[in-house]
Amino acid sequence: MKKKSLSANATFNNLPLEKQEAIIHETVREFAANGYQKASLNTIVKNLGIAKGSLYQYFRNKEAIFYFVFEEFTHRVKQTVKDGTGQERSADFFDRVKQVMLAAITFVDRYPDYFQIYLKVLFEHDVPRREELLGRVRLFSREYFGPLCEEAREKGVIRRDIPVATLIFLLDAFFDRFLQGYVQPYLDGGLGMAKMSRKELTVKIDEMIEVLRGGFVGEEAEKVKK
Amino acid sequence: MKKKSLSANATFNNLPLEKQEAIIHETVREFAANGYQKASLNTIVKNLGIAKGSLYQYFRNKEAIFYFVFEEFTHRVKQTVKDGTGQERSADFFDRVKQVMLAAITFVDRYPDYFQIYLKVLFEHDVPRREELLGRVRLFSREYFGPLCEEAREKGVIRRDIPVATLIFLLDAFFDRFLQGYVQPYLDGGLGMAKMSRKELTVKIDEMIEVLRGGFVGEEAEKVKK
DNA sequence: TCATGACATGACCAGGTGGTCATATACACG
DNA sequence: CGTGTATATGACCACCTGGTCATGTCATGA
Repeated sequence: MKKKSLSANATFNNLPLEKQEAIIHETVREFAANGYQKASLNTIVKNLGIAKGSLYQYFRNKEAIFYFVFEEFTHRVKQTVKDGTGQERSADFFDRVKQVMLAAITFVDRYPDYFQIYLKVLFEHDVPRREELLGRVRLFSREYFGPLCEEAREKGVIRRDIPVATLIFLLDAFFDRFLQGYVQPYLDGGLGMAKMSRKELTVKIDEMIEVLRGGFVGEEAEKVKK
Repeated sequence: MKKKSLSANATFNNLPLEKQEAIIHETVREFAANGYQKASLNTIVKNLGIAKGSLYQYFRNKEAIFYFVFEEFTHRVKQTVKDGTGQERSADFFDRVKQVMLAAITFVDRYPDYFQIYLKVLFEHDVPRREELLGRVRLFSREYFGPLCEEAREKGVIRRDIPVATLIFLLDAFFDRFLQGYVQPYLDGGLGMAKMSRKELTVKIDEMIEVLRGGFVGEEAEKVKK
């Protein structure tokens, strides 16, 4: 399948793949490091050793460059999630939550800069077409967790006395912060997740999901009480 | 008690209180709207109707202005939390969590701009003295939730089969996202918390804390099973 | 050999930034 | 009144930004 993008000019698509990739790589790096507004096209062309005019023959303007990069991001996200959760589709609610988390970890390990860009967009208010871009990644909370919770609720796997929207919110909050903590050490509450091996990480995830399942009180403590 | 700040020059402290407050107000607004780097001193002085030179007689530079604002923020945070949780110090773990949440809501209602600044700092990497500033607000996860969890764990109120650090992480994740969702509607997962009355909000909080307590499975569902 | 068109270049532009400073003003005190 | 001091001012500076464009290079094909 050939690559084609509406946000890049034909000139860019005609470039040798090597050069395309170099440009993408440097551009992603710059946006990840500085967000949209502060990212400097001058820096990009300097690091690439090309003229600024060239960049403007590949893309209409800064916005188009960013848009192009974000398209790459969403594409990679969807691919990774599909790969990670597609096979051995476990029926258990909590197992599936775990699978999504592992897929997400895989993603941020593989494409840390892309994830940084996403985080930047989340908290930078004047990114062009921001709402549209973020909407595309909403798949986690609404498209994925939503049906998952609904189904589990109907089957009686999760409690029915709490509105499903509240459960989704909590799941999403937990999921999001988990990823953020993994990437931004100052958000992990001293857990040191950034430096964990995949194995240690899995243990932590299991712990957390166990708390999601049984709550802060836990079944053990509950039993003792009665 | 007189106000005194090391980050503001004497000239600023000598100013009539009215003027001081006007300057603080506009400065907070600008930083909240644009974060540190993109906040424009030109905009601030234009909106205030003062000369740029004046601003530089009140503060050494942009960094000092920001530092001053952040000091105001931490001061207000501590005050609000103290006011909200000080009286009727309930002994119950979950009640106390609830109290902190309500105090936090009170804070972001009263000082939305200050909270925006905090969020901006969280995700803007090149804020001067960023680590130091963020460290001061860490009181939630470490100084407050930490001892709270330890104590509850010893009393047997919360489960002992999960490391306390993990519990704190989850509590912090939930707490943080709850506040962010309250302030940034696109993060609330369609719950519409931004527009809730204090009463409705309390109901939601109760729901969430109930999930924290009993987990996604819940005690009802659990009972039925057995 | 020459013409065409795709691609590369960097000087240049207008507009914005944080920061400076010589000068003007206002007010208190003798 | 005159003098000294604290405050106010805005033109100005160097630097950086995204964006433009006239000019140059070069491979292709006739």
